[in-house]
Amino acid sequence: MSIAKDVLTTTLSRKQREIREREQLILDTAQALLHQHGYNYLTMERVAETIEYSKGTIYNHFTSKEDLICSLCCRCISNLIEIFERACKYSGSTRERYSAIGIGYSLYHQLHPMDSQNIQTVKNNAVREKLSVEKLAEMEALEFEIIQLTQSIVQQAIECGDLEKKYEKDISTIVFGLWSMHYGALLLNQSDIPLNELGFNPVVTMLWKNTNCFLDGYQWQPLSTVSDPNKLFDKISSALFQDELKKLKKCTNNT
Amino acid sequence: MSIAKDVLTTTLSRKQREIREREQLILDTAQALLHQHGYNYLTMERVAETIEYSKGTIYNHFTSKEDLICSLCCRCISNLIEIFERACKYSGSTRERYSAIGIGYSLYHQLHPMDSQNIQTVKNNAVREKLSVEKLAEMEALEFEIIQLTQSIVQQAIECGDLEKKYEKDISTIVFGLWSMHYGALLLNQSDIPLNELGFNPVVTMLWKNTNCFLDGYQWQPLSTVSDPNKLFDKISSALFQDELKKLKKCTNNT
DNA sequence: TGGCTTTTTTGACGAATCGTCATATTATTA
DNA sequence: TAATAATATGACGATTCGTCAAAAAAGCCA
Repeated sequence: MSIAKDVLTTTLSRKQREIREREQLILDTAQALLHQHGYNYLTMERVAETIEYSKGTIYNHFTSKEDLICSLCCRCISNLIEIFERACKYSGSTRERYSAIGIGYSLYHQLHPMDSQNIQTVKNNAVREKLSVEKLAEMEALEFEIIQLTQSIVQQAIECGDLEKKYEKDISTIVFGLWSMHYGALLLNQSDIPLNELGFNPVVTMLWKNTNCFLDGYQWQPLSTVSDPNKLFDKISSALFQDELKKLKKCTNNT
Repeated sequence: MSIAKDVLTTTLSRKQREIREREQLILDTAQALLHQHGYNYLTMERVAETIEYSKGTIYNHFTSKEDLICSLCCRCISNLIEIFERACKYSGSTRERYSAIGIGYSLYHQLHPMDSQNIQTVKNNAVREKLSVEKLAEMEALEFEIIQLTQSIVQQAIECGDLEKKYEKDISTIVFGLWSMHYGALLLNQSDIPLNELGFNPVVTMLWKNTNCFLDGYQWQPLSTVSDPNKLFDKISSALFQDELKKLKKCTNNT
């Protein structure tokens, strides 16, 4: 009896494992199609063909094409959360930790430009209109985690005096500042606007400079004028994002 | 003969006028459908029905649905250019003029949230992939105008000493800073993230605060600490954006 | 005015894709 | 092994896109 039950449960869990694995396979395939041939080439039929299942099976996993895209997006946000968590654990000053979030964000999107496109795609109305409230809530919850992580550092800065007490009411504003600046930069970067032709510096460079001035404006200690910002960038990124930097180097060498 | 020619030319120009008028009619109709029923309700067929022409005629004006959407977007950018031009003519300090651009941008998007969605929609890959290079170039040219207007103010600031000479090489970075911050804020604002539920202040308020700190960080004189930023906001917006403020008041009163 | 030419409009059509569902297949259980 | 449950399939209807041959309208000339 207990054996039978064991068999039952292990069998079930094997099934479940298979299903989960296939879910990842579908996501991977969709991502690959997206990367290689663009959004309009990605169809449910093609995903099905590629993994050698039928369309109906895909629909057993994802209720619509938009649902699939959104799930892809959630995976990206989860990756970002991991990066943010690393930044939060950095043992430097609060300002360094906050900066680390910005750096991690930039590096991630530099390393995975296609992920940024996913994120942007899901923000688009044509897609959002078709998402279920459940799926939207799932994504929102992930975004909330990111906000929480970011906010916690500003909180710490005020508690330890790196940020003046008078900015306590501006905590969410400061979070929003970093967020909007980076989010906007990322979207501009991957739009068709030829930033470098127009005389703009690399986005990562500009973001770092602007973030420093932004935080200087809030008098977040220690100010960027005290030490060399470029050195700080290298210090933080090599301490936290060794892997990302390596991969990034490989990418740029190859192209 | 000259009369005949006159008749001819006036006939031609009447035709041309009719065509242009219809083009606007199509755009207006598409915008209305978009506003009232969302992106997925907007179909070429429905636009045709609404203006009582056939689908083929719509396709005489716009080569695809994406082309139509992009044209809508170009109209929005043109509106923004007009706002930016107003800001550039403001007779205050360079910093006030630069701030005025940010204020105009915020107010415009607050007043026309649907326009922001158009802009975002066009940035989306699914749409962009289907646009002709000509159409993309048209939009890029408009965006370039906006960049130029913004950049000119930073240039002036350096020339007159409001910004230190050492920032000369950072002109485009400073432009990018304002731009990314506002662009990101606008997109976050109209995404599904419930900012106010999450404890964020109104986006216009946060943007104003963050822009000031950002410019303070660059030591752009006169610093926001010298005078009351709130008063400055009112001063600039009532001097330049009287109309927008009025309309905005009406909107908020109605809801 | 009447007839010829050019321009514009029309809507039926083929193609692509979505999402569904009755049926077929496979796995599980007794 | 046979009955039952779970899963996979792909044909199907629906929607929308964009095209194009034919129809209608406008322009032109004698």
